[in-house]
Amino acid sequence: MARDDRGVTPQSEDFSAWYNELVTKAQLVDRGPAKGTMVIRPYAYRLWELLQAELDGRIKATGHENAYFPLLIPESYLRREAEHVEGFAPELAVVTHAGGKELEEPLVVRPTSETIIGEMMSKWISSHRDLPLLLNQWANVVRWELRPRMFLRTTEFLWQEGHTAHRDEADAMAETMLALDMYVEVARDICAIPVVAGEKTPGERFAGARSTFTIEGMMRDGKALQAGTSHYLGTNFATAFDIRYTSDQGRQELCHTTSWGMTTRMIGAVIMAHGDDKGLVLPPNVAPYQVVIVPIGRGEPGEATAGAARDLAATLRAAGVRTHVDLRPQLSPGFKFNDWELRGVPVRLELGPRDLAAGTALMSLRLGDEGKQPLPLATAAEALPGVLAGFQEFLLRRATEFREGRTTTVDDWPAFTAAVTTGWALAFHCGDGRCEDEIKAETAATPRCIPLDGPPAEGHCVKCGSPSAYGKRVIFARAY
RNA sequence: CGGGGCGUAGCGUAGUGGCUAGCGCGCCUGCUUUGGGAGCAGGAGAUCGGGAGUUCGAAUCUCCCCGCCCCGACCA
Repeated sequence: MARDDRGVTPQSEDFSAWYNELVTKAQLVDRGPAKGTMVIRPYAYRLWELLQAELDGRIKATGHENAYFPLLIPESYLRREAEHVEGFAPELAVVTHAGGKELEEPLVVRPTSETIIGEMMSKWISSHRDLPLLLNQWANVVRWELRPRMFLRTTEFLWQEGHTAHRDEADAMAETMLALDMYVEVARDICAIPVVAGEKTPGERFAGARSTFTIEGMMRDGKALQAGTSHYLGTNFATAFDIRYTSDQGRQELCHTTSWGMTTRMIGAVIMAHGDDKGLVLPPNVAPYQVVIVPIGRGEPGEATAGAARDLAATLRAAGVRTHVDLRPQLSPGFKFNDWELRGVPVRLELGPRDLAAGTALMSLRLGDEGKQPLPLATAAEALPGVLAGFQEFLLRRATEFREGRTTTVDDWPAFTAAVTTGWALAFHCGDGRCEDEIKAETAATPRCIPLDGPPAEGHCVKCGSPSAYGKRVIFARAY
């Protein structure tokens, strides 16, 4: 056990240990006092804010409005939709006492807000002219999960939940896909994660949904992570909460509703999709610091480089580059290099007396084998946005190649079991839930989704040999 | 809930009945030092998870309780 405990366990040795050590050592989170709770530290919260801003902008640009609904929901609301309550009952946190007395009706801490928003929708919608009703809220929710994991499955987590009501199925389905597209875009263009969009099989559907769509990303251990979901709820919640409108024909009609969410789990996705043995690798578009400047030198030269670093930072910030100057006096340059690599900063600029004399900074990227390149100070502000964009593209390309390299089209069981030990399998499946369960029991792999863009094809179930369902191949993988 | 493991300073740990609980990192002070995880000196910091018991004596043995982590089942 000679490992230098300043670093993290290598991914190849123990991916799980790597992840757990990293989220702590990179100062993303700390453990909360209650089981499964997580303190999101400033560095991770900034990342969340950046992600949030990108998603919120898209939500608003597509006509949705933000609102806020209560955290506490009467327990009876959950019971109004049978499948919904069945799905969520085991993981509810319930408030039974308040104000020093036992409550007449317990209040659940929201695990999701379909019910309370549905109740409000029924009050707000009366005419077809009120539709569509396009709402979103940014909130925290609580789900008492049996096995918590930082960002991926914490007892309390932050998310955005869209809730919309429409006149008919076609309109609601279009909304469901619109939301899914936003998620694909944010994952791909902001987080540099080339997710696959697809539909969930019935066994993986949201409790109370008619159909559930997902985006699935591949992590660097080959496992899949569900990074966002969009549900077409049919008239299930409209029936339960009496969400009706009078049509232009004067008839009373049930609304068709949708809900869709993306959560702080996305931070976990970024960590596991890009990180390496040195630590985090953050896509510039969500990096709290895109550039870190490390001034080198002490005494008089140190003052000169610190001053130059501040000036450079001001110039870069004016050019829209999130820049941080590491002025911690007690730490050596070498320590800082390792530290910022651990924390995943895309671009590091070293600024020492030699560089200052040459009018340059030494630039190194978090990944890639370019080594350290001199960057002229005079043109750094013009050059860096391009460098960052290039790094962002590089990460997406790398992640795409990784995913493609670990996705295998398989037609027999041995090939299937081999494929899901290192990555994803594209296979035919019969659509039988019991067959899904057997696959899971034997390989730990589950159907992640039926890819939307998968080519039409028919074949025989990779497990039982029955005729394939879904009209195309299904992605199977081990998942978080 | 099943399987495995762990609770000793902020973190990581040593310590299988015996003196004042040891070490590393971190922290504080001073000096020195700064281009890949600096050095020296001094210093602060621990009701050894909690309770009961055995014993002349318990971090160490016994019993009970609590909590946490990892692997599964549940899930974004």
